[in-house]
Amino acid sequence: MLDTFKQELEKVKECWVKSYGQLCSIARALDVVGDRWTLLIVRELLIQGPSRFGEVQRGLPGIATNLLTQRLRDLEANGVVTRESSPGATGVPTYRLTDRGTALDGVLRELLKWGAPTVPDAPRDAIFQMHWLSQPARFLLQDHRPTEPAVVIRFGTLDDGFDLTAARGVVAVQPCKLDASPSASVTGPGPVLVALLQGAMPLALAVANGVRVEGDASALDRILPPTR
Amino acid sequence: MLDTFKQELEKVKECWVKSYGQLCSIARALDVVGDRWTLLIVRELLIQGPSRFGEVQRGLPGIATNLLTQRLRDLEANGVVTRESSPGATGVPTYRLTDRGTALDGVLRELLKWGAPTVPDAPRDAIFQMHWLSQPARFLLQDHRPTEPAVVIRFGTLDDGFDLTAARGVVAVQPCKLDASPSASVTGPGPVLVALLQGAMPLALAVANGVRVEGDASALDRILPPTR
DNA sequence: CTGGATCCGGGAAGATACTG
DNA sequence: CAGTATCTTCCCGGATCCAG
Repeated sequence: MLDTFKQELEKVKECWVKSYGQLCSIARALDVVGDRWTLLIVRELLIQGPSRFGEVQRGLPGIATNLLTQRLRDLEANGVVTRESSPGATGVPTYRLTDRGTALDGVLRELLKWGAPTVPDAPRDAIFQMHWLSQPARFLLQDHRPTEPAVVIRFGTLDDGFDLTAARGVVAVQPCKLDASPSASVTGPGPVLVALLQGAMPLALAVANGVRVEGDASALDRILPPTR
Repeated sequence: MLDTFKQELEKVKECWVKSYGQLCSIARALDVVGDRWTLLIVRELLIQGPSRFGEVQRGLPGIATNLLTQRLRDLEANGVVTRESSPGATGVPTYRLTDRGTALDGVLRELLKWGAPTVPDAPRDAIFQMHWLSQPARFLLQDHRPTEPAVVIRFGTLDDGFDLTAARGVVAVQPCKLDASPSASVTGPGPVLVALLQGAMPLALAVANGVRVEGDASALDRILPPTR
């Protein structure tokens, strides 16, 4: 009898998602994406595109595997991500944002714009991954020479990075493509790159501080903001 | 000796805010406003303006007092709110958003837009407070008759509500003003009002479902979206 | 009575070992 | 590689108590 009671309790707990219980759009949104790590998981899937478990995990240093599992299940249950067994009958799952998940883009953009000023104040030992920069690049940079032919600038490496395309006045980013042939390639320490993209440091100074540019360095001027 | 060690540990923990430790704007923002309740506290201060502890608490049913205290302290430490002893030497604190706090407006707007479609699916026992509707009103409604003289519509009561002003094509909201003389006054059950403002229910049907309009009901047509 | 501080139980987060 | 199982730690939530 105690067992049946415990089972009952388990089933209740299973269905009972922690909710603010408010009839309010903001609270409803936070019911779904307000938990710790959740929006960062969405960030990873938005940047990297459809990803496997381990790929998501690599972009979230410090997350516990069980927690990542749970969050992905919750997001799946809420229609934010789908979990597909990849083709080839290997049965390896791939996680992909649904349209509903992609719609969180605006939320991430506003968080990014709000958080950007505080990035330089981050602790010195904060971890840096190049692909995280793709969103600031997307939202904060512009193509200052819209009439010139398109250029592709690679930030980072195939391992961890992104390709930025400036064309017709628009800046776009995407995961590194093997078949892309970047006009320029940029690597360097995180804090310096952040300062560079935020216009807090001119390119020459950034290079003096460890940023390496290979290829057509002038392509960078096309998208970098004026130094403040 | 053990005591001194414990004291040391306490001091470290005091300064150590839980952080994702990532050099990323989004993660930095979530370091500050990613904790449970935090953004809802900001919502309350944004809607109600400078408020006392109890006023904030009333807008957050279920929050523990100690947690509200802690969150307000954290927000203060992060420059999002200020805590002032109210004039009159009573020493009663008033909490107010700083400019940095007000800048979270965009984040709340995007969360609201993302969460809005799920509000009708909220549990039946979800709590409703009228002033929460002021943000959807602000972000989702428009003034369809910009050339006519301004109107003020009161939603709810002085206790819990807001005044909506439609003028020159712009919709604005503010806490209920004692000296305001609304053209119309609206009250009713939460779910019906939500449907009404989202354009999911025409006004006549809303009235049939418990919405009460006093004064110039035609003023409502001016701002309500077309029924989908 | 408002604005908190303190204490405690339960549950979520975090770390790690283990398995198909 | 993609999780599951397990254990620990710590935060959240509720009640109670205290001060002005």
